[in-house]
Amino acid sequence: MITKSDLIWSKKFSELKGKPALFQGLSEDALQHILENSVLQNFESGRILVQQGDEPSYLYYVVEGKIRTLRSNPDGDEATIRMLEPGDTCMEAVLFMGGPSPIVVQAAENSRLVLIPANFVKKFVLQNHQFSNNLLRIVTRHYKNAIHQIDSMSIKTPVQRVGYYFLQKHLEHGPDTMEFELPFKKSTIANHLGITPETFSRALAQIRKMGVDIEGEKITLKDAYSLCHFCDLDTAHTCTISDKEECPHCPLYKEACH
Amino acid sequence: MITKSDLIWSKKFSELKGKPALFQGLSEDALQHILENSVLQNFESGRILVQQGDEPSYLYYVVEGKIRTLRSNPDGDEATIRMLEPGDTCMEAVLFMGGPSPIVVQAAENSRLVLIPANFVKKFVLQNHQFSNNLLRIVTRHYKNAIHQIDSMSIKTPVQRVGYYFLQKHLEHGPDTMEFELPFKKSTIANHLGITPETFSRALAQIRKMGVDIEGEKITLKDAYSLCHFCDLDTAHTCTISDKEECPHCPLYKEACH
DNA sequence: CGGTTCCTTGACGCATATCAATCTGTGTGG
DNA sequence: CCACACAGATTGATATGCGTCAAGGAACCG
Repeated sequence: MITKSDLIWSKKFSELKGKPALFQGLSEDALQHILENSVLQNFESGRILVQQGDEPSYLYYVVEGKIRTLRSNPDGDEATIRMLEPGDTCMEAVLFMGGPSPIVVQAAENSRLVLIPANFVKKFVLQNHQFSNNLLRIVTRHYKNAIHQIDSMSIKTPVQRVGYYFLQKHLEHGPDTMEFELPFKKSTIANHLGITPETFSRALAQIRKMGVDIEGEKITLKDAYSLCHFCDLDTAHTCTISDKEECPHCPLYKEACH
Repeated sequence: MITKSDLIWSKKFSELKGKPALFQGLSEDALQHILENSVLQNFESGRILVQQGDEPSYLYYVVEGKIRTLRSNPDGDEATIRMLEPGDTCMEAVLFMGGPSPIVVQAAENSRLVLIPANFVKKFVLQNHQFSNNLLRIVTRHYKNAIHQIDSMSIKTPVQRVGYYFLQKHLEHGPDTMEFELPFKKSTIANHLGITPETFSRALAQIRKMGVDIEGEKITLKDAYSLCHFCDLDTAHTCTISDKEECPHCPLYKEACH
């Protein structure tokens, strides 16, 4: 039997990042109802939860740990699609796509997840508007991230990809904090960005020269504008950095020049 | 004033492809209500409908013509995200992402679209379950396509990308038809696949050697299995080709070997 | 016919993958 | 506590595949 308190930490964690969340704004009753129909389960690092081609049977909510979604081909090459932290969910989109799962779901660390049965989810969206809205917001968010990923891979150089990834993490952690940590090991991030670990490492060397301190997992910015080279128009619109007008690279103010 | 008959052709066209559609399963009244609140408008080829960073104000439904969604950077490089045909829609996802549009919307040909105001859409999803379900299905479909695109760009060689693209088009047109046409000019498709027109052209030369006839926009397969090299596990599950078990390359049956 | 646009083909250079060696940190067992 | 093993990160040397640039061809339209 799962209780609300099992989720407290993961909810807090994800709220910090300002991402749309599955349980956001639900009534006590609704949340209770969902949890009564779900199970809590642990998975050791490396374990495959869903295989490419499987019929999806659960929506997964991450309570603790790290999860990775990816695609792989017969040669063993992998393309990382998403990397999940506590409070994140996966397979919601797949449930509504119809057909088998286009992705593999794998634990990147020892993790604890809530498994909500697919049938329950499909029924519940019809009953609860808040829940169905949450799902719509989550899926559109995934789609937005996918668009950025496509953009990165087809336009940007390795240095730009890493820079943009850092910028996103920086903004997630509050744009006025000068420090953050990489939530995944570097080789995983490299794969997510569509480059090899070696190239990732060389890109880090470049970025160090631009006023970003990198020591292990810890990233420290020399000043608030260190990553502004890597900003784009739509990200700039959501940027809440103080003294934004002072930013020497903000595409919002450059734009006028063209 | 828009009438149902304005849409007939585009609805028929998109139903053929088996894609989830905006107006699917709606009651006469609901459809009427939507159309009363919308406008029909023509756009000449090349015209920009939405700029990156714009606040989204409409959901666009393609009645006639071709539309392209893309991202561009200050250097003028472009990454094509989607290519729309009659019956398709865009900006639905963006409406629910919140914030400015991450993409540009551009007419790839002279086109006629229905513009449904963003505010109306946001109100209407709360009232009409069928409509909100349609949107969820459409957005998840976009997400699925984005996943495949990411996969293509990070794993596959140019030849594989083109082959997989052809396979999808082949399946859309009914897997037992040996012929189909490219719906967009080659340079646009090339950009969508993240390669240059030159590389695309060279990839075509390779594919010709594998039993696929390419003459201008017209693609003719030598036999039903010509494109099976390029299939993947989840696509195989949805494949309805006759004599599927005979296929020499189907990943569904190879899988057992590992 | 010329002009335009798109596609194709060829030659070349560079950037990134690949392969290999070294280094770092972390955990394990004697 | 140290020696060892192992995974991950870094750095260097090499090669290859794609982008770039340039020229030629094909289809279309006035």
